[in-house]
Amino acid sequence: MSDDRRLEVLRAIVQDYVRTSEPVGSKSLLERHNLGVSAATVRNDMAVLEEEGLVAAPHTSAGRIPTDAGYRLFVDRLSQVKPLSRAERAAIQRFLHGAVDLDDVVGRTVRMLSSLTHQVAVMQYPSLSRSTVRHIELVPIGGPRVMVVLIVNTGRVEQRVVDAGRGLDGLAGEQLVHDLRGLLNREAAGYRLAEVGPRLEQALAEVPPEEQEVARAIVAALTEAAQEQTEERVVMAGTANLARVGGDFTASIGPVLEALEEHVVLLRLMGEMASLGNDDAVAVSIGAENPYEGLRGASVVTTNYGPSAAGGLGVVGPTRMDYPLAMATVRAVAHYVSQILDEN
Amino acid sequence: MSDDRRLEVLRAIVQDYVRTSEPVGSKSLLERHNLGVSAATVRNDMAVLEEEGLVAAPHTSAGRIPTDAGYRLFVDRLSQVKPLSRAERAAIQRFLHGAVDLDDVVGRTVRMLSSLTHQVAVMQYPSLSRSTVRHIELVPIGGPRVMVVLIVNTGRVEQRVVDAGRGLDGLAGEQLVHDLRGLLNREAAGYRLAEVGPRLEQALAEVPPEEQEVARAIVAALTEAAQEQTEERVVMAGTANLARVGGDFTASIGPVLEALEEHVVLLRLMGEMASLGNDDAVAVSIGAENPYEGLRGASVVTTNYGPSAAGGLGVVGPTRMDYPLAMATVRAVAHYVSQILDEN
DNA sequence: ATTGGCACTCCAGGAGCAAGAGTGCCAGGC
DNA sequence: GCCTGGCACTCTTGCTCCTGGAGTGCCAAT
Repeated sequence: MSDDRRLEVLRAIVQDYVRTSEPVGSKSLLERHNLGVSAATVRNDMAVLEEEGLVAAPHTSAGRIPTDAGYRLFVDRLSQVKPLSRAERAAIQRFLHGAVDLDDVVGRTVRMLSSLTHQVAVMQYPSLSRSTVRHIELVPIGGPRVMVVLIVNTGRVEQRVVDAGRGLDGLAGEQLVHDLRGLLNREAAGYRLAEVGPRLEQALAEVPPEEQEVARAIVAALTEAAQEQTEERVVMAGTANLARVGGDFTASIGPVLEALEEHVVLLRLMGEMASLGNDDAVAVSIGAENPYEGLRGASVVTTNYGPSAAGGLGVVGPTRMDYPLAMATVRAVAHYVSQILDEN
Repeated sequence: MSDDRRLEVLRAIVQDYVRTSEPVGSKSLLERHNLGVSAATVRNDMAVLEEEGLVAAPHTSAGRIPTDAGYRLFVDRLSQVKPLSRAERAAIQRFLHGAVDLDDVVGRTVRMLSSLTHQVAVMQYPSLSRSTVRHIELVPIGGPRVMVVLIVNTGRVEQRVVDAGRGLDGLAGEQLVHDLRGLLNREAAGYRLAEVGPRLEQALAEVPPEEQEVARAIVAALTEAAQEQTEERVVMAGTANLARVGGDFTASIGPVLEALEEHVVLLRLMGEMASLGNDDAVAVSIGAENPYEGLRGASVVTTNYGPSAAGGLGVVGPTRMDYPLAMATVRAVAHYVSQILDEN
């Protein structure tokens, strides 16, 4: 009837298997964990766990390995979050503070995350549509062409070259650009990019007819930039960790790499995570729970960062992963990244 | 004495081995290639080739596989460049033309290159220091902070936030920013970024004392952006190709992935290529020729693109690579990328 | 210089075997 | 009712031995 001990056995199995990547048997389990009972008892517990679908034996006379359901239970109920040491936290903070711009923040974050967890790290750029506009700049770059530079509150900067349809070189052109710049910033600054489209459409009405064409082209470029398809960017690092020895994971590395390059998959994943929880929650998707073919056999640990969950970040690795470490690290890193972005 | 036929045998060995990834023997070679001689003759030729270090046998009674030197000879003298079909060229061009900005051009290029060659594709962003300044924009973003936006002739846009040391909000601030913008563009536009630093230093002399501090901060940011360390960015795609079955290459995938993430390595590689040849030459570095540990066992095919060789791109794969295809594709893609960049 | 022939080498894969690790189950003890 | 020691059973792993096949190297003949 001792339900507790059975779970204790499960925890021990998970921990040992994560360490050694070999099926763990009743005897070798007792060597490392002090359960106060005999091997036979452990065997009985294991049999029950197997019946419940929490562990499985590769073949009759091998030890047990956790199933996806076993990991799930472990993550939900058996693992206490392992807080990072003060030194680690300080190192993260210091490293991130050295970044000179958003690209640099993202680059440093993924590299750090991957080296701390020994997994593949992924990070989404802060979503444009969920960010608020800080400034819109218009830069005439010769002839009828003008570069539209969009700066949002997360520090992300996006630019597009648009064809204004008429020359902008003379004094009149300068004046026109100046007027438009003022209009755009009055109407857009401080608003979410998703809201900016409609607002500007409306504002277009007031624009004098001879400026309509230019203005429309610019608004079109801005709304286009906020489209899901174009706005989302993903960066990753630590793919070499996939090839690390230990475990049979090296076999399935191909599909995983493919899935990782299929950025849409990652974005969906992080999007789903975002939709289902409070802000600083870390979401874990284990093995077959994963909706994407190539990522069966892999686990994903993600969370959101930035103002209004503007972006997601996380790690991808084998189901045989150190979840407490991964979850703690992902959470801490997201925390500090948010901090950095707030400061700018 | 028939030196020609021996080379013909070498070519046949390379071609077959690339196809099958298995050591090729005298007999099976004759099945696929019509050399007009007997197996025994081929065996003699192979023995000579082995003595010359161009092929090697994994063990006594196996077929031969090319050595790095064998591939080198093949690339230098035996392979005619395999021109892409008209349809392929058209497809490349069409696909690249859909790009909306430089990021998009780079992203599309690497994905296309990797799927055409079935190798890992890498591409360096156009170097800032070798590009010429098209425009410098100053955007005050509240308080003492101003965002410096640098636009160069390759379409690359870089931005930095600098602390001006004094508030810029009032009318006086606006005037100051306007003056500085004019000065910067007069002095910098059209020049290479590498030359811009000194020029601006000199121009600083004329700046009225009360503007000195702001101006210096901006110039510092610009020169900092042109530093090798910060200016170089690399993008890659198709890493899943490394895990493709066939050959023993899957074993060494780990080190290769590490080397690929070590962007500095790739930049060096492309830099060296750039320094040693005429513009549209494709450089090939085979196996142990490679100066970087992790890339022994891999080959790199690169070339330059853009005005004054502003950037490099290429593919990385096993030494057992289809060199004619890789070289032709890399060259064609670089050609079209240059074209696109010229148009902007 | 080329060729057919032949002996030789070596790997790949299957069979057989012993050791080791682990399990399942049972009967006895608390 | 739960735990435990014991025991028979199962399966993998690593070893050796063996055989078939592919390929070579060399030689004598053309």
